[in-house]
Amino acid sequence: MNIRTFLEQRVRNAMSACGLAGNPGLQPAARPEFGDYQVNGIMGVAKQARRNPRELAGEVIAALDLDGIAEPPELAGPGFINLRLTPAFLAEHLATPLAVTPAGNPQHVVVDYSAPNLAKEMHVGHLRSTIIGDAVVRVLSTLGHTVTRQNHVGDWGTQFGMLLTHMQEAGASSAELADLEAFYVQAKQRFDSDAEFAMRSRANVVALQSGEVRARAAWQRFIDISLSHCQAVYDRLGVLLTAADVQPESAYNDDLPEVIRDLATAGLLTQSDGAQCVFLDEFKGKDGNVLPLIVQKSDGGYLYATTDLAAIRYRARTLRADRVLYFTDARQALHFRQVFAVARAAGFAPPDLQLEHLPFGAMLGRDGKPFKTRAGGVVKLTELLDEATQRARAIVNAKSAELPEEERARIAHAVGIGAVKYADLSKNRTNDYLFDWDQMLSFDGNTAPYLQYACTRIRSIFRRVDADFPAVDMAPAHAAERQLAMQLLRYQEVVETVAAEGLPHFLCVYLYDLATRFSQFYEQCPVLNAEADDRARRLGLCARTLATLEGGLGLLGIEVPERM
RNA sequence: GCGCCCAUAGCUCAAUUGGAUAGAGCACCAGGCUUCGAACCUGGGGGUUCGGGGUUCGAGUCCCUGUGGGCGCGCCA
Repeated sequence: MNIRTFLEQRVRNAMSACGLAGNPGLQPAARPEFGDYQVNGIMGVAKQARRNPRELAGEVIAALDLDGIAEPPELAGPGFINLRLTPAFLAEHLATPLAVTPAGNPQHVVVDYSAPNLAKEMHVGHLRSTIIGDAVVRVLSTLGHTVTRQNHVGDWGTQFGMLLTHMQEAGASSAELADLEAFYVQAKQRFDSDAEFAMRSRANVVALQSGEVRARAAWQRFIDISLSHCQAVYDRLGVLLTAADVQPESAYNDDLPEVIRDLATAGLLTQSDGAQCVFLDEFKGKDGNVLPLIVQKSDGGYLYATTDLAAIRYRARTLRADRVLYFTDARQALHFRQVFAVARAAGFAPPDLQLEHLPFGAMLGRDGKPFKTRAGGVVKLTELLDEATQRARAIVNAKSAELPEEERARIAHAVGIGAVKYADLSKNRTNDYLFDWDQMLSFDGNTAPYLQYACTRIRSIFRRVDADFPAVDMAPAHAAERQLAMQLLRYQEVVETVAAEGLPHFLCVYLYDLATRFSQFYEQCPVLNAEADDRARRLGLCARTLATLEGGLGLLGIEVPERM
């Protein structure tokens, strides 16, 4: 249950009973003295109604029906209303098993994420889209939305000409294609230095596009190998993407001429310097120039804007999506603004289709510059994950040498991969972020290992419980219990916020706060040695905390080891 | 030239989208294991939220402006 929206509705009812309309502005309390939730909106409403805010807040309080739910509301400051939930209410909701309540308006959501270029190997630039997109997919699914994952991989374009030529002439064996990055570099080098090779490469592009059988077969082979590289990375990362989610650029090839025709029919097309462009007034600058969106090159070729328009058309018409989310880096913000606007204007996207670009910043090294190898090259994702598990392994070996070898390996995987994912997820998506091994693998602070550790402590308690513990009154009897309980009950509202905003760091902050409160509770409240009722109630809190931490980490795609 | 984004403690990040006294971790200082995992917990110092105006009962958050940084903008994706 979303307690926040529940309380908000009660306040809204009270406001309308007083003849007021407006946002109650209900939020979790900023400080413990302010109770559990605070109402901020009365002051704004009072301003509108030209009334005294404190007086008005008093009237709302009088009309507020929270019997059995909250203590008598408190009027504070210039017109805040502070709400404190009753022990009985807390007890009632702690006693029900943890479950995320489905959304009242389930949608069909298409999530476009990861989207590597198959010409090259996956590198750190694909990490954020893959991890963040996957977490949001899990959150949406848990809330009962129908989610279609779409991995819009780049499998088409002129660079495949040189790759095919190089494959046909130099290295067609799987061994040589094992290192796609090196293969690409070799092909590019030949393309740049050998005019004959470049010519054959361009011929290959034409052959490919015209559907010539041998070129298509070679291309398909290359794509298959490249996709298997991607899948290996996805499997190690533990993201949900599979071959079934691949919806490559080439899938839209046949639609591209239709897209152009539709744009022409809608009267949106303008020829400019030989290229077909769409000019929309909303992209007019102060200097009077209008930014074009080029949809067809002067040589007749199509561009990624064309493909993205075709994809929107497909998602609206064939998939009948209600909402489409794009997880790509922030540099593409203008591109998507333009594509969305053109899709609306052309009728590809009906007015009620939500199109959202959810951008993210760059991944920087400790020096604050783009994350690169020492030599200045791109960091392959497989190498990054190797290092993550190696570093985690070293820590596990040092701290838990007594555990069996095979278990330490599993722990190192969970901790290493979890640390990398959590480091990314826990920061506000929209900003650049610093990639720092020592920080993400630390057991202090807002990190995956800290949360995983909290889980193993709770599990350790349950390993010592021999019998089932009886159901008892869950009303908190200690300040630390109450702090923990209140946080537990906020899970639903946080999950819903992540779904609405596409910002998983809200969930991370929540889980870290929960784990911190648990640690405080654990310090202050003995569980196993407590008197019977205390023991049962505290075990109940432990069970609920473990379920919430595991559930939350699960939504982030992070595993929790039994011991560590 | 036009446009977008960013600037919060020494460092890395929050601040629920305009709410009450800007919070965490690291680092620094001082404490806590004969009781459930000390990979933990408790306390302390540390801030002109880049500068300057403005709107508002209330601004880190909105508007204007200056500085510094990043990025995008006709035939790559």
